[in-house]
This record gives sequence, structure tokens and C-alpha cells, in this order.
Amino acid sequence: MTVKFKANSNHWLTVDYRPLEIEKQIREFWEQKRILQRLMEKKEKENTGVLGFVEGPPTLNGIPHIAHARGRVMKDLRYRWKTMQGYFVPFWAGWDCQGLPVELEVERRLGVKNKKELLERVGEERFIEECKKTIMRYHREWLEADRKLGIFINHEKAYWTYLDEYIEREWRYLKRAWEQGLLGEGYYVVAYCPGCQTSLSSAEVGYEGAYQEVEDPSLYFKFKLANAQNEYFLIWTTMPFTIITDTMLAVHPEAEYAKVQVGNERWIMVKQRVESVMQELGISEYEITETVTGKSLEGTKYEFPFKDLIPKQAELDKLPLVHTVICEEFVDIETATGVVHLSPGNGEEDFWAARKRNAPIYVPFDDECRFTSEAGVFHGLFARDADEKVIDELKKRGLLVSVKTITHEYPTCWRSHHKLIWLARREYFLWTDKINNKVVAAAEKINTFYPGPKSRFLAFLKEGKPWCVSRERIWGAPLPVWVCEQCGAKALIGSKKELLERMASPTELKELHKPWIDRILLRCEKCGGLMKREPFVLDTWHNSGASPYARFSDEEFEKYVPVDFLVEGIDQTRGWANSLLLEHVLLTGKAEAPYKAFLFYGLVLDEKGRKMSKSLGNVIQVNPLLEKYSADLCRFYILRKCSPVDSMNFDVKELSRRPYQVLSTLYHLNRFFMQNAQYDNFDPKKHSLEWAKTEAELKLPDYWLLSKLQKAIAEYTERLEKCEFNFATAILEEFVVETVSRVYVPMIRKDLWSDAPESLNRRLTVYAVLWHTLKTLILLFNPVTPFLSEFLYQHVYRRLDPTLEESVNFEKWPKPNPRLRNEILEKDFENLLACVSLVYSARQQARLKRRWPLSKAVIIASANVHESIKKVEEIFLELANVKKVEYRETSTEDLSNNRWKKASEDDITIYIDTYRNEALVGEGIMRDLARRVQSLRKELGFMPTDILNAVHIAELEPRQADFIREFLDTMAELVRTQKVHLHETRAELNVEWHQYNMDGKKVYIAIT
RNA sequence: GGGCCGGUAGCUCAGCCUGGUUGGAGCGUUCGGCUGAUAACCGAAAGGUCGAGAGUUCAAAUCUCUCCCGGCCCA
Repeated sequence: MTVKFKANSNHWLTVDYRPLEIEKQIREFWEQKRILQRLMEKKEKENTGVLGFVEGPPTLNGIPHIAHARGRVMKDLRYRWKTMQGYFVPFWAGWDCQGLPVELEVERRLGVKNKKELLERVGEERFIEECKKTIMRYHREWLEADRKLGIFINHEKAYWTYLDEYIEREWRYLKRAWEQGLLGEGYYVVAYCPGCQTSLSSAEVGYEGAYQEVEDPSLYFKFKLANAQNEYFLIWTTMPFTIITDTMLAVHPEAEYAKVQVGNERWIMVKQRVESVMQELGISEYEITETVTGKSLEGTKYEFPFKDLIPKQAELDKLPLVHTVICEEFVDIETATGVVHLSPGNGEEDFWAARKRNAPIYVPFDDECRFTSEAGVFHGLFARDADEKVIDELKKRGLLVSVKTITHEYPTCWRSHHKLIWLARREYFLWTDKINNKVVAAAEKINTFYPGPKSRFLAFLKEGKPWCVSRERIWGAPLPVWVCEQCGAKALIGSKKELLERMASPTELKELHKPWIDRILLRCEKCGGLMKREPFVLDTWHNSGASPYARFSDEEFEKYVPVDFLVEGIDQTRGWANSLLLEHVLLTGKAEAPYKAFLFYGLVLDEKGRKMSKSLGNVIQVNPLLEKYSADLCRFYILRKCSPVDSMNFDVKELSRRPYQVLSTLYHLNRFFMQNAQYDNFDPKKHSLEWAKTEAELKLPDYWLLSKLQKAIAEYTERLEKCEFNFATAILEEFVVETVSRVYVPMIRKDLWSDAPESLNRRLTVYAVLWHTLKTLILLFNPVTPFLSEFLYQHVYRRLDPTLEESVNFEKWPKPNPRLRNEILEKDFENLLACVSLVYSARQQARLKRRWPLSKAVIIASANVHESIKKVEEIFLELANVKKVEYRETSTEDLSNNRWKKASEDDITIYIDTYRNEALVGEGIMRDLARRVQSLRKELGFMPTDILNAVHIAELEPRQADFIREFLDTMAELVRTQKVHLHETRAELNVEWHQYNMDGKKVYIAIT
């Protein structure tokens, strides 16, 4: 007995595909051999070009989940692919370390309720240290996730946004802006929580559960027109205190406004609301006397009622726009009266409306949200507590129309659930509105691969709002502005060195963070007074947006920026993509983004399409997921399932379906190749494709496969270039499953079956073709499924050729070879497969198994189809299992009887002759039996190449036995046995018989 | 309220840019076949008002408009 495949010839290529074991092994291999580091060193030394990259730093305040994985998989794909193409990419990690989310996390850990308590109980110094501890805890999770996912990013070269060196370079952006007059003070409307005594970010305002049912006064009041008798604007509000800071009224320019006679007064309000408002106010006696457009009301002066109570308002009243009507599109004419009063100090839209017109922003509040002396009699009152007094004063003046209490949804602090107040506060701005043309021009040049995200990005950028970069927090890069206490002069410090040089008295500076930096006092260059730092830290988006400059040296910045390609979630259009762009334009003064291309990918939702959230409990974390599921499968699934821009419904159940099939097939193709190649001592160096050509052993299926491979390489690379990862992976999928597994392997299987020495060269040729094709294929798969590719590279290709590179990642990206492309042959095979498929279809109707040979098939088709099939006739006969094929242009009379069955599609019709003579029937029965013998062999544990002593078949019908007698030798060869014996009854031989059912009749088989 | 994306078979997705026989694939179901690399594979069947309506056109899943539903971002 020969043993073709030794059971343990390659113990790593297990009989089934076990991705988790493979991945564990490959992770260890990469780490032991330092493949990641060495790949980078190698490419840095020798490359065909440099492609800049800067990591979009994940914030270290959360556990990596599947949406992060989506982005990192795309990043890694690009890196491995471009690296194989020969480029050097500084694929270095980076971490976003500062900001409110980190602070809140630490506050929670420390059990502190608000900033005030934090400062009193914990103190800034300890707080900063706690923040650092927290980010390190998350850092470990991220390292593990990258390790599990197989992300080849270099963590040794990671940047950290909280380190002094980074912050110093971040300051350079501000310095440039300062020099250009693009950094300065202003007001900004922020949400403020009176309970926590801190402002909230817009993200916090949008937190789940932030909107709650609350009670508020619902107030109708009127403002008298200055130049008309008994005419009033009717206005509604739920925040009476804002009347104190009122400076304008707004109407909708296109709406129709009515003057409504009520008693001896005329009230102005939007016409469509008259009826419902009057009903609500319980006024039945009224009449519309006149209607005007909103536009015509513009500029109307009204009498602000509290000028006597608030001297500052009396002063403001003299300014042009104050206490007049303006037109704004945002005015809602579906609710209330369609006339809104504006308090630029207490509302964002109000604020922008005033700023746009250079109207004054009146903000008489102190840091604790109490009215200052600028608010006259309201001085000292907390904002919201002024409501009652305002109502009283309106009532006194006869301006109150109605007041009651309503409950409505209103944003509250997510932590303390106090009602939020909007408040203009003193902040620092980058006046990016002044460079908006450059910013938009720069954005227009960016390649985003898909149009959707680009229009979204541009629409956002065109708003062109100034960027408020100051935050009243602790854990952040400090704003490097010092103000003279004596003369008010300001200085912006650009580096630690400059800071230490200008220090008023020697002070220790531990690091560039609060509280240490606040202790540094400078000497004013103008008046010699002491300068104190503005207590703000910088917006964390400014911090991370500085990375293209801050994470590199000057030299590296020149070399890598603008970077080649970035990929982040679509939410980053307003986040990192924006801050990167703005800062780069500020720094360089050029209409240029710091990135040439930016792929924005869609959200990841749960299997039902719901957003992943803590409250739903449907968040999929990377690390636990990859404990149980394969990283390669996840990577393939993420890339294959849908377009990168679309939101993706992630369903773990889908991992084990199609993605598994594809990778498993790839695995088994390699295993099949390896087993056979090893058996025949295939030597890839000797038995190359060139060798096969000179041996003239290449056949049509080989040429066809090689041609299809060239096509796949070209199309795949093109799809990758366009970031169409879903289509790219579909090409790989089809090539593996259809082209190689379904079509090519069955065509060459017979050639490999024999182990005759005279056909050895043919077998070696097939191995040469498979070596070339499958090795190329695993290189193409490497960016997608790096573990499986590396595994097969090590255990198949390097084993057969130890002179290969040490890692698949060191290989070169395949290029299509036009000399191997043959489009005519591809078309021939297309025709061939179509015809074979039609034969199967006709067989089905005639209930003739594929195993049963038939005498003839007739192909009725055009001449070019006939030509194709003639070229590959031998293959056609074998696949169709017919003895003969006839070609005709049209159908003829002789085919229109029951003997013939047909099937057709497009322009091809095929008839099969269903009549079988004794020989054909016999051969069919023989093959039916052979099939059962094969399955018994497997069951009994024989290796494919074991040669059996004898196969026994018992209790066939005598007629059947007669039919097959002449095929017994063929059968012996087919099932690898020395002899096949027929027995009339089982009793003739005392062996272990196995019963089989063949077309309804029992038959018995034994192997000895 | 504005911007963007999506709505095609029971499920997951192509097709739409550039209109043209009968709208596809994979998974699942049923029947049959094939199988010594494969938890595969092949053939057939069932399964679709292509979200709804209107328009343009000889012809619309595809182009235009309106609306509905889901998601995201912003207000």
C-alpha cells in the first residue's frame, strides 16, 4: 500500500479551517519575529515612495468597540497594501488623552458631583494625575484590540496629546493665528448648568435622557411700538428672565403678519396663528384690521419696558439696531405668535443674529450666572430666579397678557438634571470665519471617494462660524495667553522656553498643565506689571487637530504632510477632519488641507439597525468579540458586507455564513495543493510556469485560470484604489469560490488522481499553476485577512520554498501580466460553462444523473459558440459526461421526439439523447457503485491513495451484473483496488457487508 | 425645520451614474443531482405592486418632483 498523503505530513494544515488557532499562532509569530517593526524599518530604508499618514487618535476614555474596528480594519488594509506596493507609510499610533470625557470619567470614579466640589475636595494636582491613570487603563484595552484585530500600527512611535512636547507644538498653531490677528476674545453662547456651576459641551446637551419634562411659566406679553399709538407686538416666552437681556425682536421676512384689534389696542402677530392664540388667551372679541409682510416690519422701533430699572439698557437703546425688529429665517411661524424676542446674551440663534449685524451682545452675568450691576435692579439675582420679578414688573406696566404654567420637554443637565441656561460667556476664538474662503477651497480639493460625505463636509464648512477654542476645564492643553493685571496687555507664549524666559520670578514648572502653569506669572513688556494666564484650556478638538504638526518633527512634517490618506467615521466631518483642516490653513496660510484624501465611513448599528448604546445593551466590544470569533472573518465581513459610506448592521451570526465559506474554501484549496504538491516532490524553483511552458504541459484550463487571475488582480487593485472594499472583496470571493474551486479544480482533479510516473510532468505543471495562482491570491488577501495569508504563506509556500521572504508582508503586490491574459479563451470558457450547465438542466428533466454517461449532446447555437466549444470539446465531453457532441445552427425535425430533452438559455439550446444502450447503462451503474465504494473507503479510514486488495459487490440484479461486467477494470482503477468481485449473495463470502440503497434497490459492498 | 444616507426576494446586499428583452447574487426553504480539498458544490422550484404617488419618455428599479418610513449630523 502506498500512502500518498501521510497523515502527519503537515500537522498545521488541519483537516478543517480553525481560524482562532491560526490567529493565535500567527500573532505569536509576528511578535517573536518582530515582523511589524521590521516591516516598517525595511520600508523606511528601501521604498518606492513615501505616503504620509497621521493617526486619528482614539480618545482614551472608552473601550474599543466594533465601529472603531471598522475604521482600523480599513486603515490597516490600506497600510498593508501600500506597503506591499513598496511605499513607506509612517503608520504610527496616537492617543487623544485630554478633554471633558476623560474629566467626567475621573469625576465619576472619584465620586465628585461637580467642578466646584472637585476643586475643593480633590484639587487640581491630584485630579491631573487621576486623569493620566484613567487614560492608561483604556490604553491597555486598545493595545489588546489592535493586537487581536491584527492592526500593524506601530505603538512604539505613538504620540500622546497631553505631553509637553506635543502641547508646545500645538501652541505654534495658536502663535501663527495670533500673529495674523486670527485669535482673540469674544463671547460665545454655551449651555450652563446652575447646579454643577459649569458649562456643558453640546455633546453633553445631547446625551440620552438630557431632555426631560419640566415645568416653566408660559408667558404672553407685549412690547409697545415706539412711534405708534396703542400698537404692540405680542410675544411668547417660557423664560421671562431673558426679557432683561432683550435687545431685538425678530419676525419671519416672508410671513404675513396681522394687526389685531383687541379693545382699543392693536396687536401684531403672525396671521396664521391669530385664531389659536386668541382662543388660548380666551379673547373672543377681536378683529384683524390689517396685514403686512414680515419684511415691512423690519426696523420698527419698540419701547423696551425696563429702561428705568436697567440703566445699561437705556444706554444701549440709543444704539442703531437695539430694540428694533429684524428679519430672520429661523423664526418659527407655526407656534406662538411668530414674533420672538432676542437676547443675544442668552441664546445661540439670538447671539448669531446680533453678531452678524454687529449689534451689541449684552451679557450682565457673573461666573455663577448671577446678574451683575449692569442689570440694574436685578443685580445679584441668579438668572432663573429673576423670572418672578420680571413677571411682576410686566404686570405693573400693563404689558402682561397672560401667564400660566406649562410642562414641556426641555434640556437639563445629564448629571444633576437642573434646567440648563444658555449664556454668552467670555471665550477665546480662532476667527476662522475670516479664512473661510481658503478653508472651503482647500476642502473642495480633497478626495473623499464618495460624494455624500463631501457635500456634508462642505455644507458644514460653508457655515464658516468662528471657532471657540477655550474651555473652562482643567485637563487640557492650556491656552497660552497671559494678561497684564495693570494695563490689560496680552501676550501669547509659543514655547516652554519662551515661557521660562519671561517668567516674573523663578517658579517650578512641572508640566504644561494646570495648576502648575497657572503659577507662572510673566512680566508685562509694556508696563512692567504682572501678567496672569487666562485660566482656559483648549478645546480638545484643537488638541487633536494639531497632530499633523505636533506629532512630527519639522523635518517629518515637511516630508509627510499633507498626508496621503485618512479614514475616520463620518461624524468626524465636524470633528477631526474639520479641526485638522482649519488648523492647517491657519498654520500654513495656504488653501490646502493636511490630507489629500479622507475616507469617511458609516456608522455601525446592531443587527436590527439600531444605534448601539449602553441603555440598549447592544454595544459590541472588540476584545470580547474576538475572544470568540475570528479576526480574519470579522475583517472580511466588515469590508465585504457593504459600501464603506453606508451604515452597517453588524450581526455576529453572519460571520459564520458566507465569510466563513470563502475563507474556508481558500484554506482548503491551499491544503489540497499542498498535499498533492508535497507528494510529488514539487519544487517551485524548478517547476516554474516557464518550465511548464517548455515542457508543453500547460492545457487550456491552466491558461484560462492564469488569464482570470490577471483580470482579478487588475480589477481588485482598481477597486481598492477607489476604496470600494465591498466590491474589491467580492472579486476575491468570486475568484476563490467560482473560478478556482468550482471550475478549475474539478477540471484538473483527474490529472492529479493518477500517480503514474509518465504523467508526473503534467501534475507538476498543475502545481506550478496552482502555486502561482494561490500564492498570488494570498498576497491579494493579505490586506484583508492577514492572519490566514501569513499562515498559508508560512505553512505552504515557505515550506515548499524556504528562500521566500520571512513574512508575507515583505512580499511585493502582484501586478497583472498582460502576456497571461487571453480574453478570447475567457469567452470560450464562458460558453463552455453555459453549455455544461444546460446539459445538467436537460438531464434534470430527463431524470438522468450526471454520473450516467449519455451518447450524444447537440448544441444549437451561433457559430462563435460552436467555435468556442470545439476548442474545449474534450473538457465539455467530460463535464457533460456525454460521448459525443454535435453542432447545429438550427433545430431540426429529428430532435422533436421524446428521445430528446432540451434546455436553453439566451441564444444556446442543447438537446441530449436520453436513449442509453446496455454499455451506457452498465457504465452508469458502475459509476453509481463506484461512488458508494468511495464513500465506504472514506468511512473505513482509507487514505485517498491506499490501494485496496479487493472490493466485493453482492446481490446486484443479474441484468445489472451483466451490464457492468465489462467495466470492472475501469472501476478498479477508479476506486483504487486491485480487483472488483461480484457475488450473487452475501453468503458467498464471510466479510463485513455494508448495505447501500441504489435507485430503490439494496446492494451490498465490502472491502478487503 | 435643514443637510446627507438608506428603503429591491423571508434575511443580507448588487443593479441606478449612462433608461431598453423575462430585475440579479449569496444565505434560508423544497425537490433532484454531484462530491476523496471544502461546515462545500450544481440544477430546478417557490418567493418581488423594486417604499408610495405623479411626471418625462415609444420605454422607468434606473431620470425629475412630491410624500412616507428608518438612520445619522445639525438646528
